[in-house]
Amino acid sequence: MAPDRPPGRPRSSVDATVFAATLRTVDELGYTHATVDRIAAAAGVAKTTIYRRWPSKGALMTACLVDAFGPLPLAGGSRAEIMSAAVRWGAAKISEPGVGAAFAGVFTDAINDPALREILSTQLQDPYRLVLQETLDEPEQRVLFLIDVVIGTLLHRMGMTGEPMIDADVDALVEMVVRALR
Amino acid sequence: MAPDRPPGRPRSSVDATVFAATLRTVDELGYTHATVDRIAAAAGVAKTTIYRRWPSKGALMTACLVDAFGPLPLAGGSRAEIMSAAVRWGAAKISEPGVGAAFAGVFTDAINDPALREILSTQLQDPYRLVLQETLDEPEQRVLFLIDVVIGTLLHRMGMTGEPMIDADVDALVEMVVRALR
DNA sequence: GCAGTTTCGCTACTTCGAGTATCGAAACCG
DNA sequence: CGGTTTCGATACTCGAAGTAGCGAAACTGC
Repeated sequence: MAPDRPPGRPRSSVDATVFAATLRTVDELGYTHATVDRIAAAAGVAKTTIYRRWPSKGALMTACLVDAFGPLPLAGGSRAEIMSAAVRWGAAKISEPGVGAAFAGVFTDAINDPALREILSTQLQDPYRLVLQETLDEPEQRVLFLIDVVIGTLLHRMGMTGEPMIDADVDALVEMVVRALR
Repeated sequence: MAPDRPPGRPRSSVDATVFAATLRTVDELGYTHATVDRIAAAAGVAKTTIYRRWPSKGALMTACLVDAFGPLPLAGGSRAEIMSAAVRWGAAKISEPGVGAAFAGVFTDAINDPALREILSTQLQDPYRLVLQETLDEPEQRVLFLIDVVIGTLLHRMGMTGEPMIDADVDALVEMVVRALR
């Protein structure tokens, strides 16, 4: 059951470096101006190395977001408490430097790119949706709607102001969603 | 007080034709693939004519949306009734062919383009926000948040499915927002 | 009619970023 | 050492936004 390393030169372990460079570049220049060339330069890596690991800029961004978000923390409690924690966790993560801009960018790239939409769905969105759906014991349609509300609100705000939401708005969003749950 | 027409050849009255061609093209091909070349061809107009009237693709899209949305209908009633009508109006408009995709596209273009953001704000968003703010007699911060929720939710759904929201979700959204108003 | 001014369509161009191709050098295995 | 794969570097294709230049057309005022 050894890992059975494949033949040839092993890949250098620069994934984390590239992810960090990606978020940093997006934070500094915005999604559009964060070109793959610049990201590669910021990571000290050749552009070809990036394209060897991820098939497109959107795929790179998606992988970067998956890495940045990590697993959804589920600390038990009532359904309202779970939901509340999830919303606050999402708001906090999306406010980290570069994350919100990367999310908004890859999301809208995906609108006109079916292949990227597939990647985004399966790698980033479906996992969280399924966990929430099971944990809250809500029908799929309902969870999808609530995710629309939470992510949509956060992204719309980020896109407009470029700043994270103020605490009062996060509180209001939590209250709205928790209320809608009953 | 005659209009005092400026000298030179007057502009042909093709604005409406261009707007129609824009929405049709966006509906058929999506925002990204609705190039200015294609839109011009669909409208039977030269590309230079479009750039003589609107400074960028985003500006054209914004003007097109301003035209498509028209004035916010305000049929009196209680604050809840006004809000409810506004949300349903927005949901209906954004579901018209091409409108949602154009909105999402111009919105995300604006994230990385300050000039376009200015155009989008002053020509499309501020007018509606100010009317709502005055009509509902709510503080600016509150109205901004509620707009984030409504538009964000609608755009996120459109981007994911490409389809308008189902009635049940619109109802749920209306209820959430109206509740948050009290 | 004619001079002045502006818009029209057309074609060609510049610019920039995503993604591809090629190639010699380097890193691993047996 | 031979086979295989990754690495960095450079050069390339392609598509779309936006620009430049031009002759023709449409209007005004004289």
